[in-house]
Amino acid sequence: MVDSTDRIIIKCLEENARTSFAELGRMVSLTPSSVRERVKRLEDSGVIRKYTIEVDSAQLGFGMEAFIVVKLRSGTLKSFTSLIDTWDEIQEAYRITGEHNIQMRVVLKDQLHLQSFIDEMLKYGDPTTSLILSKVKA
Amino acid sequence: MVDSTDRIIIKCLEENARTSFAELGRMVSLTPSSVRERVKRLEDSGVIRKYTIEVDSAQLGFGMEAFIVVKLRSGTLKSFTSLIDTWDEIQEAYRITGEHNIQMRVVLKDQLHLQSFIDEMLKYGDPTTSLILSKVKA
DNA sequence: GCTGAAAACGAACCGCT
DNA sequence: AGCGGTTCGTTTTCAGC
Repeated sequence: MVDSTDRIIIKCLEENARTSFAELGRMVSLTPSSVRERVKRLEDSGVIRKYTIEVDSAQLGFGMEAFIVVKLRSGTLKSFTSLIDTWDEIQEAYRITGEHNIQMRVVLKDQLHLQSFIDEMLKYGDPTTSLILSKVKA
Repeated sequence: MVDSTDRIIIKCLEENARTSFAELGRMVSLTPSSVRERVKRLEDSGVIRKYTIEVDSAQLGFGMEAFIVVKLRSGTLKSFTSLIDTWDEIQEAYRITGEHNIQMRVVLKDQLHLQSFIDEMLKYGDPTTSLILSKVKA
C-alpha cells in the first residue's frame, strides 16, 4: 500500500510539511499531479494524520515543560480521559502500559502553575513529574 | 513580541500547517501580505520551529510504539547523545530531571525489534519501557 | 497510476503609507 | 505593521493513455 516513493514523500513532509507538490515531484521524478494523488491517498488512508507545526512554547510564555505520568485510582480513567481536552496545559497524552496509566507532556508558566496542575492531577491519581531540560532529537 | 493575532495564526497552523496565508488572513482580518510578514517573523524568531506531519507509524510497518526512559551510567551521556541520530527507532528524545536522564518515544516493528533495541540501550544505562496503547490527546 | 494542459489560486516581491 | 498591484509558481481539474 505504501511504496518506497510514498516513503520519500512522507520523509520530505516530515522535514517540511509545506513542501509543494511540484518540489516533491522533483524529488521522486513524478509530475505534481501524480504526487498530489499519492498524498491524497496517504491522507485518506490515515497514514498522514495531520499537518502541524512545532512551536517554542517558552516564547509563548510557557517557560516550563514537563512529562507527567499518572497512576490513576481505580474507576477514574473514564472521567479523566473525558476531561483531558479541557486542560490546556496538556500538549499530548497517551495511555501506556506499566506502573502508570497515562503519560503526558505539559507546558506551564512557572512553578506555581506546575503546583496547581499537580494538585488537579491528585484528584484522579498519583502523578510523577519530570521536567524537560532540552530536546535532544527531532 | 507575540500578540493575540499571532496566537490565532499559531493555533490555526497547529491544526493545519498547510493553511494558506489567504485563509489565515480571513481568520484574523488581515491581507495575505500582512499574514505572510507575521509568519515570517514567527519563523525567524524561532517561535515556529518546524512544519511537519503526524504519521501513523503502524501503517508504515511499525506496529509497536513505546516510551523508553533511560538512566544512563556515569560518563555515557555524551556518547549516547551523539549516537541518538543514528537510531531510526527514536522519534523524539528529551533530557529530563529525576530518576532517569533521557526520555524517548520509539517506533518498532515487533517484540523482537524491541528486544534488540533494549539490548542496545543496555550498553549505555538502564532502560525502562512503557508500551503506548493509544493516543488520548492531540 | 501517471501525464500534460488550462484555469484558478496563492505566494513572493516591492513600493507606498 | 499593514496594504495593494504585478509577476511568477503552484494547485486543481480533467481528458487521455
